[in-house]
Amino acid sequence: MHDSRAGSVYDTLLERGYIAQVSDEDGVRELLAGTGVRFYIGFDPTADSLHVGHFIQMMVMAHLQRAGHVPIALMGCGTAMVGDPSGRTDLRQMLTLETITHNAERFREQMRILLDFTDDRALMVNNADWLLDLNYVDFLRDIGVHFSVNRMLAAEAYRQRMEKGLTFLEFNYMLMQAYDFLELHRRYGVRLQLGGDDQWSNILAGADLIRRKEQTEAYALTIKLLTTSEGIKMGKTARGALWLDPEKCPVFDFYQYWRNIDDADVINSLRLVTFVPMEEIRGWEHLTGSQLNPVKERLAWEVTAIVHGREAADSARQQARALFAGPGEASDMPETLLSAAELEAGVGLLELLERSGLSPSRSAARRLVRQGGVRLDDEVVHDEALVLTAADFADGHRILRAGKKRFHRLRPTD
RNA sequence: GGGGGAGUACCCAAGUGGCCAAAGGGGGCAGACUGUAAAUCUGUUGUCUACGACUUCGGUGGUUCAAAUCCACUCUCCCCCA
Repeated sequence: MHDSRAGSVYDTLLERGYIAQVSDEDGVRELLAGTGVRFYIGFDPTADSLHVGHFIQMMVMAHLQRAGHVPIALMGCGTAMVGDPSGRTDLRQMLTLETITHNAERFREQMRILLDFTDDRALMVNNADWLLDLNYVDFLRDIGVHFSVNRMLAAEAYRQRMEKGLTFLEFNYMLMQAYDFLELHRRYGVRLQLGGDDQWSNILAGADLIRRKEQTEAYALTIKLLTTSEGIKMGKTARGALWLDPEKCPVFDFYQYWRNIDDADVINSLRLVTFVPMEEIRGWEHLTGSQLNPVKERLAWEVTAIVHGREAADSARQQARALFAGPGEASDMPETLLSAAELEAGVGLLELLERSGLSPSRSAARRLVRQGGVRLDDEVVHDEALVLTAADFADGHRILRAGKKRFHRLRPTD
């Protein structure tokens, strides 16, 4: 870490805007002023890739690790079996243990992009190890006694569910997460749990439990959720969440998401998803309008470099520059190969739009053409019945565009 | 266990026998304007071999020339009482 003097990590987190709520600010600041503090964040493997929401939390872990503390990434294979109802309006789909285990494996790999797990500088544990074999009655007598249903129902996280209904299965989630905290306290001396702001009540429940069972002070700190200046959750793309897995969200799309970010969100994003020093960021705060374009480019490059590596970030940037400057270089963009046989017969434009994924159906492709949203190289195509043959590929490849920002290369096989 | 209510396209939500591929809003997509931004305006938003055809209104089976709309059974959810 270049910009954090010893003992001031907490202030770094504060300054960069990560912190949403803290149970005891002075206590946490003091705790973090030392070194080698073990803290944890839980990640439930409910999908086969992490997304930007998790990424912010990993950034916080990374900041703390660089300041000499020891992050524990908890894989919630046990809790994922139940599903966290916090902030949700409906029941999560129940996942099988196989799916969960598979997802956890993917999480595990992705965690390495930001955290250094060598020599126990960070730990990875799995709550399935202690949750799955619990004895029901023992658990109820040991842990369940400490929970007041009245208090739980009052928790903000459940409020939405009070209207739609809450199953007993999900209602137990809080106890499980609280128990995790206790277990990690016992095993590793953990006294601080971090999490998304929607986890506030779950984390507090754990801190309370530790206080009661171990007479030790434990702390809760939540991290701001990534939202736009309007308070809307960030990280949604046309094709769903902003996944860290390049298979689920191509590097170019990932880069473009940040490159196209709203003016009002640039500075905030730089603080949260990059390691660009605050001094540098402050220098950009007064910029407005199109002056922000280079800053957006920097933002996009920095995040992409962290997640996908410098090389991939360079390539995405170069590609973007080229494409928006002109017809462009078609280096890494997704492509569709056309066989000599089908070019002989001729391939319809609508079919190509569908096959390339630029359009979900032929009907949608037709609409796109009618609205003037389709281009071959730089020319708008109005003829929806257009057929491409080998002759159209005299120069090698063609670039098919849908709208201004979606590109696809068409290339004949050799 | 008893009583009441609801399930409509990506989401919310109209529609209670033909004029319904289904109002309206949100969201998405495209075009204009721009800075690869926002806001605004316009168009569009089931599928297809496309001025027509086909498939949709929780599921199944009926009634009818004709059903999202009526009947039966069934699944799911919500509310009140226990």
